[in-house]
Amino acid sequence: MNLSDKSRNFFLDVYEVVKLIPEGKVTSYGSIAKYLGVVRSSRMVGWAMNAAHGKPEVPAHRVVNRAGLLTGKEHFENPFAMQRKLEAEGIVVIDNQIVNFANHFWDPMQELTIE
DNA sequence: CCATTGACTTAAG
DNA sequence: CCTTAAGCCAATG
Repeated sequence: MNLSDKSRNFFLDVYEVVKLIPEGKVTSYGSIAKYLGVVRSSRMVGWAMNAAHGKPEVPAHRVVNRAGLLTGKEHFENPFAMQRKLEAEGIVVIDNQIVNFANHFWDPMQELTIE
């Protein structure tokens, strides 16, 4: 790993945003990408999450896809870890789908930026 | 170095 | 409403 690579910068930005997600809240890859100015690169956010493995400071379980589906749960240590963590924060998950997703949605664009 | 893939999203048919 | 296509870019073979 070359920390000198500028690509690391993007990952770090993703980590910072994810770390700012309040407990009991979730957001989407696209929203984070949009906040970082790379709307079309939502995949890279997911890739950043993959690199975020082993980082307890990065609650990757609070990041889901646009529909509120736990698409990345299979990439966790075990497929149940993600849902378990969300439920521990008061989020109800049924069939990999976050119930009342809109109510738990946290948009960095709306919460961090603006004005 | 080229081809394929992927924790996504939007648009079009 | 469901299926394809395309755009994005890093990582992997």
